[in-house]
Amino acid sequence: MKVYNTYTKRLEDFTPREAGKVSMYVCGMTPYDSMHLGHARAFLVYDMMRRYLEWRGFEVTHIQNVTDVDDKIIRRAHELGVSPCALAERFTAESLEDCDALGIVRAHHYPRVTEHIPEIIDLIQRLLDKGFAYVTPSGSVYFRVRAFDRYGQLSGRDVEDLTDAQARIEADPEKEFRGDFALWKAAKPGEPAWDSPWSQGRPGWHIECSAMSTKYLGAGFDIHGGAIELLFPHHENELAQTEAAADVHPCIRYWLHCGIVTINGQKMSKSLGNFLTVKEALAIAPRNVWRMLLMMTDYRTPVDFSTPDRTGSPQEIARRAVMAKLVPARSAWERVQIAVQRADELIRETGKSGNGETVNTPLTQAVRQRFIEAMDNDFGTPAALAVVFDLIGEMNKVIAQVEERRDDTLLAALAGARATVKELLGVLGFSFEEAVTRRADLAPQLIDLLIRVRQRARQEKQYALADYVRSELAALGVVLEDRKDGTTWRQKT
RNA sequence: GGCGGCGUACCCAAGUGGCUAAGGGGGCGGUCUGCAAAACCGCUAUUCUCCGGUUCGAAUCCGGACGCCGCCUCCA
Repeated sequence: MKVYNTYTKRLEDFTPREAGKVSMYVCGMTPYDSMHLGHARAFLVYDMMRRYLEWRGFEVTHIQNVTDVDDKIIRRAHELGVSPCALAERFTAESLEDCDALGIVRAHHYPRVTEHIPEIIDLIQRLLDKGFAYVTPSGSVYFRVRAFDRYGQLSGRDVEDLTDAQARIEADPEKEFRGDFALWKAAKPGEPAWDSPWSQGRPGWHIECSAMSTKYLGAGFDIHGGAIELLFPHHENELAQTEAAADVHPCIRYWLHCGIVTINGQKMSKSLGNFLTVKEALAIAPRNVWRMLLMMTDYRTPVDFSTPDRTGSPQEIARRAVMAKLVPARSAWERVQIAVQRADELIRETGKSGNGETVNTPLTQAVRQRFIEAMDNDFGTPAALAVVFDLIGEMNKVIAQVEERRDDTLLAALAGARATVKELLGVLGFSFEEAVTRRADLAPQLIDLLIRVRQRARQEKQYALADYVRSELAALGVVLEDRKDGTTWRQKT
């Protein structure tokens, strides 16, 4: 198996620290507002990786942090007149629900910063003891970037270079060097604060990830995930802290960064307003369609939604752009669903359950092989999907044959193909239960439709047909009642 | 300005030196059908932004140009 490691900028063989086990830390959420599609993509990507690794037999430990104290939370809590703590709590819960709705498997732990203050303080103390950090007069603690000689290697940056951008950074008189960053921030009035040896204050932005990844996964864990936008400064700083404290290199074996979501080439972000929340997205299309959309693109490539029509608010433009790109994904998922449902019907109808049994045929074995090859190449989901679509094409041919003659050999082949499609798409996180639920949701609407059809038959005095509709519904336990103001129905208990 | 990425058909998108440049969507033609839908078959890139170079052989490697994007201390 090969993965693209951002640290080395190369495809590398994936060899976990411990054979058969994978430890994975994913940069999670800062719960200050609702999740949007951009966040969703990142979580969907690592969900896919986890599912695949598990399917390949690895025992995966998946940790995803919750940065529940930070500047944005404090600012937003003040705006809304609630406590930062309550705000974080609310959006953490909401985001987890959104992830559930997207079919993302929950991480094993969601460690929160506020629950790891002692670990963070210990870590900062260790960095101070080793000379990698210093305390300022106001009681803040900064990381001494120049003391860590690998600083800048992950993101390919030279801190000594006084670039235009760096020259623009306002020089903080408390810092020894402009590139140094806060490990501990002395609290300003009205901010949440904890006791520490240096001041009443709170952790800096990056330290939580170092403290919590080390606590739950130990030094030298396997996969560190997150979106590419976090590469600098977040991951660079995190790496420096973790390795400086642990004296281990590498502390993180593979840095796997996913691409961002853009609208007309611009990053989807809260501040630009060009976003769609997860809830809005799921109202537009079911989760499998979003999965399809994202899995059709390599995880590292940006996913761009664009529309030539640039009128309206950023949000309206975003919505239009997203709708346009949804068409192929929707159709693709429909192709899958139609084939699987038809196979289900044929297998059920002929009494060959095929359930649970995986009938291996040369075809499904070859498909499985090609699927693994695709995925082993840095989680190549587009190629993996192509393999599954090939199988669906073959499956459709078998379906056509079975429709001609109910042959046991053909049915076995069909059962095998169906099981394989479900299994492999399941590895990518698609779920087939949705179709069942959606069908159930449809029932009331269908009954209303039948009532309208019967109404038309009655108007045209085709009473035999009208009665046929009523008696057939009655046989299903649906009782029609004609009243002055229209027809109602109830289900017999 | 620095670092990184991208540019493949009408759209999306694989491809990591050598079988006919995957796959999905769309379009067109056909089979099937009372009509549809679905499905199946065929067509839709002699060429990968452009220009050089390396090589027996390049979408792939190297150099350059152009265009787009991300990061450069809020960000998934």
